[in-house]
Amino acid sequence: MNLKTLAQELGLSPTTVSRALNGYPEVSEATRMRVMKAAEAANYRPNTQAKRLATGRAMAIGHIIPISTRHEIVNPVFADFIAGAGEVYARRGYDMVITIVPDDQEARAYAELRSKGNVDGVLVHAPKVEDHRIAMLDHLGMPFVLHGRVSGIESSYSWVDVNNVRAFTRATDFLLDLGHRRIALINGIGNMDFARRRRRGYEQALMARGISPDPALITEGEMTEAQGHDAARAMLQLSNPPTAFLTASLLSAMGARRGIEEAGLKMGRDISILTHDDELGYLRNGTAEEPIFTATRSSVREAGRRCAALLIDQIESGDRSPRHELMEAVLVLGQSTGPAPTR
Amino acid sequence: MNLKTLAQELGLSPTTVSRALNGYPEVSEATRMRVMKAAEAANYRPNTQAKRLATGRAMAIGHIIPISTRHEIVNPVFADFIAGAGEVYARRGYDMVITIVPDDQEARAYAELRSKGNVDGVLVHAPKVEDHRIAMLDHLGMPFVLHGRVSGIESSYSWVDVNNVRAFTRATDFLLDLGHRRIALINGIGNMDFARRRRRGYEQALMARGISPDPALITEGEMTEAQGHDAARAMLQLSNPPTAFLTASLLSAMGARRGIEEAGLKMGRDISILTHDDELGYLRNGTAEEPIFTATRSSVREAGRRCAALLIDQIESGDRSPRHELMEAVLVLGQSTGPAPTR
DNA sequence: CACCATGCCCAAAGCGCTTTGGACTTGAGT
DNA sequence: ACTCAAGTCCAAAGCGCTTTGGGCATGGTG
Repeated sequence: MNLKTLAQELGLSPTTVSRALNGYPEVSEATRMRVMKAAEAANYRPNTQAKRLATGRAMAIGHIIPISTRHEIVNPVFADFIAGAGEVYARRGYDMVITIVPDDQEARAYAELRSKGNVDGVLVHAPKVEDHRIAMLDHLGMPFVLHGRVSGIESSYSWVDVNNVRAFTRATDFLLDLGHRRIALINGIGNMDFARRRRRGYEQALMARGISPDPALITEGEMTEAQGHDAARAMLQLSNPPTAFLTASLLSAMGARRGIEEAGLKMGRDISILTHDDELGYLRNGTAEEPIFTATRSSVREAGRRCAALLIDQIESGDRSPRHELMEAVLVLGQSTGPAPTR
Repeated sequence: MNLKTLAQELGLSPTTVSRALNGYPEVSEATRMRVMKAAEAANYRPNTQAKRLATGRAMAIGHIIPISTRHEIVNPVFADFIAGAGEVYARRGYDMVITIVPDDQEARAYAELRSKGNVDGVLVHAPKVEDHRIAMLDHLGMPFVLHGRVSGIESSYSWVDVNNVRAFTRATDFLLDLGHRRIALINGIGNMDFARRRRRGYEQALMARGISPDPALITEGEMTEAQGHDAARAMLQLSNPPTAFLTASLLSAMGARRGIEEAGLKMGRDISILTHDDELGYLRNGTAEEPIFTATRSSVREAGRRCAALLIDQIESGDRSPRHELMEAVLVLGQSTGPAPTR
């Protein structure tokens, strides 16, 4: 079923039918009703490709996911972010187009998306400390929103981010207030911008109390259970071990807990753990009422929603002036933290 | 840059340029070369929407992801599956279009995708024991491949699946051979087809040795860390507790391990755990050389690749006869299993 | 009564590509 | 020298929609 035959059946011109369906005023309410009914009955929906060609709008947002050819890691945060963004896309009539690309061809993938014209804009994931994608997208003239920021350049593009510095200073302060002085940081990969910020927050909080960060208590890596475990285990064998761990993800925290318990220690009593929690659907921090870990919590899914909304607003308004949204993490109290043991 | 202007610059007709770029024989090699060079130089790429409209092919595959309005779970397997499928799509020139939809509107979403014509086929996720989507897609005349199967109807559609029955009989046999007689099953949600099959495999193996499955040792639920923990904890308090756990995911296994250790038991010595492992990027079972858990292993990412390849083959060949691909899980030996304790 | 604004509808162009159905040239075959 | 097939290229139609630029009543206004 297409516009033409629908129009014929109604004894109207395609023009009128199109206008009736798209809510233009140049058509009487009576015929609009008639058209709507007929379209409904015929189960008619305008062909996407034709519409796109005619309007010049792709009605689609792109997400480019680089896959490292070396470590086969798929970002665990990705699925939840997508779910959040996808809700908004569906509501506003956009498709979500995902491109998986070897990481050495990422730039090329953006350029292709642009010249082939199959998206109206892109959502950019996981910014690194020095990220060339911003300049590239600017150059391509492609609307985009960054999930995260790039330290140094923050005003020339749109982003949605968590206040990572603040979250980690608060977390560190919280542990300091409990008397902890040897606080370890089990961070994400060092060249990720969010990891850099978290570290900054942690270090600032320490220094504000006159404690200089100990490199032996800082580790970086992919935020997996094994990472948390190995890091905790290693640090607990130091001559001057930490009394608290700050971890960047729930998985790392779970690993750290295992390392702690293997050492015969009890979490929350002998050793504290405070983690960041992205609120992933399949990885809950206990229940809403009873969190297991004390955590700085910020929903990735909500970030996805906001990124999507921001991008669509920008595309539809045509207003290219950058917009920012800074989300604050909440600090939830769980059973994984307690006063520093006095020894 | 579009076809027309490129053709003008070359002093050729759009027809010839199009044919040159698409590899048709009605154009001399000399001009083909000239056209290719010019296209490259101008960074020309045919407009996707126009191409799609003209050819009637969307060059896109749809994935519909229903989001439950009740439990906010996002399938943890999803990201890896997508990554695998996306590799193949990219290689073969297809876009991946993902639609997030409230689960009560899933049927409608398929119908829309069909009538709007924005995909050439769909990949169907997470089949339930009784799944109405097969009949619906058949009725819509939309090519599709199922990741998994629906028990009872297996021949009328295309699917890629793991041999779950076999994996779980082997796993159960392995534990039985080690002397275990009280083997618990911590399974996925009961109305999922894969969970049903795994249970069948488990029960068949037990019954083959004259052991009748004990309902007290079988539990179903979302495969989270908490689920594994709670289930293990509860079962260990039975008067006649299990000596081994069979879990459906690595997260469940991690939870079970925690439950075991909380009970003062040691995994691999006092209690065995054997888990299924989907090989998720962010959740590794130790290293390839040294797995932590003994596991039935089957890569979800590879399943994604195969599903995508199957679907595209089907679409491009026009051959609608169903094809099946059954993947066998391998049994890898970790440190989580040992002989049943003699008491 | 003539005039013009308004309301309602339509014909046709155009979005950027592919593809059908020739047209023209060339060179081999008879 | 004539025919014909092969090799190259092109004009134009068409994919299904939107949108521009009218056309034709109708009814209120001077």
